[in-house]
Amino acid sequence: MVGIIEVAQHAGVSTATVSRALNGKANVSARARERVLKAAQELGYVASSSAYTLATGKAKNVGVVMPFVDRWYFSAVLAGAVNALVNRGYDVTLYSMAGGDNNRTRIFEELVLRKRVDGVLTVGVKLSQAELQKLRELQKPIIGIGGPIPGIRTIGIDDEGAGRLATSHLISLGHTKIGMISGSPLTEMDFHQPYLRKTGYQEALLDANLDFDPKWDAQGDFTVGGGYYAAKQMLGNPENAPTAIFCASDEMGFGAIQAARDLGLRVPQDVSVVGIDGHQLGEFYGLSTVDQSVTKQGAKAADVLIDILESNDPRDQENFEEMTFWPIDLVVRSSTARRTP
Amino acid sequence: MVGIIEVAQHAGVSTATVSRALNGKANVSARARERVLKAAQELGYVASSSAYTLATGKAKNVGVVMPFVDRWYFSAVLAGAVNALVNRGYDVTLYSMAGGDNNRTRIFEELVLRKRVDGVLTVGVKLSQAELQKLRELQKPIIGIGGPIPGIRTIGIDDEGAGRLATSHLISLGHTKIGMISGSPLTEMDFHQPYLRKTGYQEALLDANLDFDPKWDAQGDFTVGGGYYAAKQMLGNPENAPTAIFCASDEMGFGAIQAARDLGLRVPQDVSVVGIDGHQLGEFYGLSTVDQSVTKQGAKAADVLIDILESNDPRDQENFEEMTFWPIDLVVRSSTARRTP
DNA sequence: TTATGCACTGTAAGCCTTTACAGTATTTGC
DNA sequence: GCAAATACTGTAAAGGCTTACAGTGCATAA
Repeated sequence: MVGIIEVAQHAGVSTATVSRALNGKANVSARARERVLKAAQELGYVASSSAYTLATGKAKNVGVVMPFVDRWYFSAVLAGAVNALVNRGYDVTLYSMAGGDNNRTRIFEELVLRKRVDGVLTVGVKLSQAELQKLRELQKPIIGIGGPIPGIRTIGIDDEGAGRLATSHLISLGHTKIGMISGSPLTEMDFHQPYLRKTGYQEALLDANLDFDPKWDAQGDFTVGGGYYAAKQMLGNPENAPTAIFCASDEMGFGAIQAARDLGLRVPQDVSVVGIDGHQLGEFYGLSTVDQSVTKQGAKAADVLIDILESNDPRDQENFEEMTFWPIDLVVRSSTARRTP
Repeated sequence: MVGIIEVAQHAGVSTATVSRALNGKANVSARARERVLKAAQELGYVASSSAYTLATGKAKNVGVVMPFVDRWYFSAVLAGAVNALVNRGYDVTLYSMAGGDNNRTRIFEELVLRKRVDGVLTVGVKLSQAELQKLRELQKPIIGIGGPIPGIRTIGIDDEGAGRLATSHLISLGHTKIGMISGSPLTEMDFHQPYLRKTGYQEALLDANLDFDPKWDAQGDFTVGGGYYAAKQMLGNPENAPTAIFCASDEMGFGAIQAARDLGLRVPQDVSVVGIDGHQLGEFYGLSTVDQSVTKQGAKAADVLIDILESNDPRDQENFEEMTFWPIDLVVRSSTARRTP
């Protein structure tokens, strides 16, 4: 396999000059640079990343840690992050902790720590004290996406505000009987979001002096099926069915719309449904939602991380607690309408 | 940061012994091994992966190349692969070529080639000649998932057989007017699958001596919305609407079911719908499908790759063309039923 | 013309492991 | 009890790059 020495010989210069030329450093004559580039091209030379990393201490690689990769939120964040990272010349090493506690322990004990990464992006992870400790010991910049994580920079949305916005939207349409579908996501995940979104919902009701039936607080577990089931119970109840439902995620919203239809209720004439997320399928289902542009959040977090990594100010490298709110955006489609009297 | 020298001093042995003990090699006394393990534990030592790679030539890292990470098929494969790889102590470097040709070129020119990976998994990628060439120059094992790729081992399903199976299922239920929704996926992707699934459909019709209306061959582009639109055109046609539809993917199947309902048709009484995939939501929609257990395919491919990487037989390291078919499985749910006369 | 500075270039050390090889201690066989 | 084999252990080279440092050559200024 062709190394820097072959390139140097081919170009008639030293390895130092080859290195400088290829890395775009100063103090290389135009002539030398040109010859090196040509030689490297001809020989198909690419520097060994391990040697590069060993010599410079930089891996040009970012670790992304998430509970799952095959759920909407996570794959959307990942898409944004991967794209941003590749654009800036970084590789992505992916750590998913699906597959049980064994994997999870291994990731934090061994993998992340192998000095393979320059920085870490954690997505919607609920970290234990020990894990947080491990991560901090890395002494490398970490950015969280999703709920706030103690001691590190985090980017995410104002979940409480999102819940309030979605609910207020329903209130502004004249609805007074507004249900809510939330529920705890899987244990691996961060648990802040459902809680905060629900708080926002309650605040909005309170502000509008609206009553709140305990039956309107349902568990959908953030899946389409869960949303469907919960909505069916709520809307099927002849006693006190709501005329509108706020779902803490779009996927639950899709389920809720389907449930309403299966009960013979028209959306939005009989029931309004609003979600939170900005899922691609929202358009298809006509689901009104609070868009949090997840993919962009992922890209932004990646960009911030790289800015930190490439900053000359050593203070930037340090981790500290800071929550950055990503703007949210109410997208009104055909699943919400004025309450029919 | 603590290195192997500190561990050696702490344990009162040489760095060679530390290395041997930590890597589970022979020729280390129980006493020494124990002391080393203890010292490493106490100091929180983890070997630098770049130094390890430089010295051994092994990166313990596999590259996964896919067009997207945020579409069902790809994230499902990824989930399986990542899990299998982490289980066997490998890291995953993810290369997605969403984001344009620039990224794509960069990936093949620079990133994959940086000797960062021991092997490569490509998922549903349509590779150009030049890219294939680049990949082969790597001289590293490659496994393809999805359509067959010239010159390398590939794992995937018998797409033609899957199309035939799905269609035969409809035929066996007495349907004689069977539509099909397929269509080309995005350009970045491999194009074999739609074509082959369609061939299987046509074969099954031919075998059963069934007619085939050109209007029944629709483009759904492998999205829910596309499936919805295509099904609506097909089923809404008063002239010669089919009584059953074979969709080349589950997501298009979901759209088709919705389209039927929106037209006032009952599924399965008025229209049967069958898909291919084994999407999680299939259960929710009651969609009959040909399950291809995508996540397991990803895991299997990863396992095969690692077996190759860890094989002592140098012939295993070489790439050669070989297609392994993953078994498929007809899952009958509530979207298909005997044709009502 | 000579001194001075500047723009480049090359040599070699260093990054942190693994491992071949040589050496030492311990056991085994007789 | 001694030779030979065995079981460990340590030293040092190698892996492929970057970069500090020490030049070299040339242009400019005096």
